[in-house]
Amino acid sequence: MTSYLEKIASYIKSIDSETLTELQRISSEKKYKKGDLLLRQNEICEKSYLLLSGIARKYYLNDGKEITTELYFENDLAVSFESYTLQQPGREFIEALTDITVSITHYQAFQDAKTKYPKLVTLDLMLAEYYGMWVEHRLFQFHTMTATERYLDILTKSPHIVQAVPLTIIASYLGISLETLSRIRARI
Amino acid sequence: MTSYLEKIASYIKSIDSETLTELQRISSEKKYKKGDLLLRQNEICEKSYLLLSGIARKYYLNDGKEITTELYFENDLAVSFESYTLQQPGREFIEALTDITVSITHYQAFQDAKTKYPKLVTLDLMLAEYYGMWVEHRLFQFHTMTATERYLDILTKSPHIVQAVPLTIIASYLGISLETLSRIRARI
DNA sequence: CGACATATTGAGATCCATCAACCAATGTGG
DNA sequence: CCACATTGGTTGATGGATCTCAATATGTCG
Repeated sequence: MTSYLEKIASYIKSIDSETLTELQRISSEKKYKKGDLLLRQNEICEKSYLLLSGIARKYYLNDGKEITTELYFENDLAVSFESYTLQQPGREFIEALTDITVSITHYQAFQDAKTKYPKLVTLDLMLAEYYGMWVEHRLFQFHTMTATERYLDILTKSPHIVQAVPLTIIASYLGISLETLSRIRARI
Repeated sequence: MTSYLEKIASYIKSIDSETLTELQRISSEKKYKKGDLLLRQNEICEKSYLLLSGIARKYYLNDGKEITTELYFENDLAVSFESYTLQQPGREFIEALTDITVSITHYQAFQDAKTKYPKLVTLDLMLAEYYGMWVEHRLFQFHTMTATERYLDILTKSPHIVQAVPLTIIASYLGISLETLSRIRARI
């Protein structure tokens, strides 16, 4: 599944320069400070954010608690999928966990570009497929693994997360309390 | 999110008849008996199955136990998403829970058709987006809801599941043991 | 009717949440 | 530069949710 990212990368490289120029034309770079919110609850996610540097996360509130749903690092694409796809208000926040630089593309500009440059539709499809597979993996972890197994999984497969992200956020990402995560780490 | 299915339906209606004819040309109807396997572990999911009648499910084995990941009813599209997308062997089974009739489309035929009929790419994208949102919902349920809440959720939003599917399968779909589900039902 | 799948119920063990106290590092205002 | 607040993390005690194992119905179908 990770190799699908490479397939997407090579597909992008194969795209004609006219299409790529259009893609650049509708994108713009921007910097955010640690703690800044790129998207808030009840807003429509009208932009996609390609992380060029730094760390960010997506989360929502459940009974007043922040539930982290995704962590973003360099080259990750940050969007609130349902809000972006439906262009309807969603419940997710996107927050910069460090100072970050992003490349922003507006939803509508991308939709317009797709009608003129059909290769962008295929690109959009590949990105949606990748996200679908990624969420399927997350669901599998919640469906069949214990908290300890889920923690060991990111510890081995995504050690950069554990190094760079506060345990409070990792705990909510794993769907467990901070205390339980602390005890899991002590037990290992 | 449910309304997205309507959007997909109306998009299909808006497609030119030449494209639709091609779609029909590469599809064929087939019947399966209750208990038949449409896809097995370690096989490549080379076909998509549009359920015309009956009930089916997708599941995988974890420590020898069957974990149901999706239930299909009329008009649902059954595929093992990752295996289908990557065209690689996957771990999921697809099984007929009753006698069923399906409309089968081969992966490669659909890929070929997409190159000639670009509207099919957009259709493919919409289907992938819908699946992504659906899996996101499932993940949300596992992330923040208790077993009882998850059961009540399908009881109210998808009562046809509870009526038609054995509790053993519903329990694995909810990620709980059959005994716990039985007790939840007794408690309500 | 017999056999096999499906569902219920009980008892004990395990995992994890919650509440609460405490600790360490960092930063900020006076 | 110190006092104190804030953030991030640890540890203990207790209760609730859920699992597992086991025994017992209940159905269903050849």
